Amino acid sequence: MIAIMSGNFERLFADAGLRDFAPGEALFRAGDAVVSMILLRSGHAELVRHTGHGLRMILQRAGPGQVLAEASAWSDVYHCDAVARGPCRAAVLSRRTFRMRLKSAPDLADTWAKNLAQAVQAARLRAEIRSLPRVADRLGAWLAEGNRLPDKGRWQEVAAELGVTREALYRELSRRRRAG
Amino acid sequence: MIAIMSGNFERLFADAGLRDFAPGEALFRAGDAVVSMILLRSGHAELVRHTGHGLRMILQRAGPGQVLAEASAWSDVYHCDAVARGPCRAAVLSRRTFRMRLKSAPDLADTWAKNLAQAVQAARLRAEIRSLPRVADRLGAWLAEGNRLPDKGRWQEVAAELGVTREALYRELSRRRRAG
DNA sequence: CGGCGTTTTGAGAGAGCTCAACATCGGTGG
DNA sequence: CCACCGATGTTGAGCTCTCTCAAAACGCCG
Repeated sequence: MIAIMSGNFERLFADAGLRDFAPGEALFRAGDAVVSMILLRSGHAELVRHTGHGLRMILQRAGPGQVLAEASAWSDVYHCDAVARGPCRAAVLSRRTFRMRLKSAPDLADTWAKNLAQAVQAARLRAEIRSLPRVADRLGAWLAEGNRLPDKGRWQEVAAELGVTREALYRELSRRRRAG
Repeated sequence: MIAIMSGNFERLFADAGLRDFAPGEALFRAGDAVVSMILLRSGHAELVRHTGHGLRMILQRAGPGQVLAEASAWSDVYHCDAVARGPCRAAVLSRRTFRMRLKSAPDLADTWAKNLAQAVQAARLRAEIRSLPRVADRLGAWLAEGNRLPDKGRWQEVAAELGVTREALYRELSRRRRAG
């Protein structure tokens, strides 16, 4: 889910060093200087922003093949925390190297930009879906985009994607089962 | 508002042809072949997606300085409609030229990618804000991001940005006035 | 003045959130 | 094997909040 695709970053991160993170460990924190770009190889990580009012917002749920905090490529400082959800392995590439490669390899820059554009599309769509007041509409719109309900055991992830509580999603699902 | 900033596309669209659109006119429609990239010079336009279930989702509210449907640069066909909200003037640049320029001018590609990355950030944040159940929290989070309440007469735009009805926003505002 | 759009406030209904109880399933260890 | 445990799924009841429909005050402009 949140299937922002592959994006072939192999050549970009081909020789990048690997680093492992333990569950709950921070990949970086808000305020840290940005020294490298991070591509998740395995596991999941969340980008968390604290609003100061006790609100905790998850800006990105990154999985394998995704780059964390893409905008950090143009920022000297992180604006959010990144924490590992379970054990993670990540490819770490110096930001300077990253940007030099984009500058010298137009096809890599194109792939990178294409990935960003699709991420924009996906995020805008998610925002629209979450502005629908009824759970039925959110699920309907989400499924209409080609998304599929995952196996049992991962339904809560869908609830998080839709921005509703698990109970609300469970009820909607059983409602649909009853109606066919 | 929705202030995704400048992004200096002047050089990219410097010699692009200008075209005017009447209120309600379509800049393009879903299914149309993508032949050019469009930069809004003045006026506002909305990207609308119809889900087939009668749901009408506004994926992007574009203003001056913004490029419409960034992902169309890599797609042969539009996936949504774009309609002018009021009179619009837009710079229109052949998609082939657009991509050639990005390929041959690394600094332009960098600017383009930076703009996309910031759009991703903004869209993700908007999605998070809209997943908050209470209007008070949405407004609070939105203001905490440095956004300011516009002049009277434009408050409905804020309601749309937050994904709530105008009434709900008005009530929250008067609640805050009473509380200070 | 007379529209027209925005702002404001009210009342009711609907829907989700919260809290809670319980079933189910998979894995762990006695 | 079975008891236990945690996480997920399921359902219920009540509260709160938003949405919807409605009415009216306000401001702007022809």
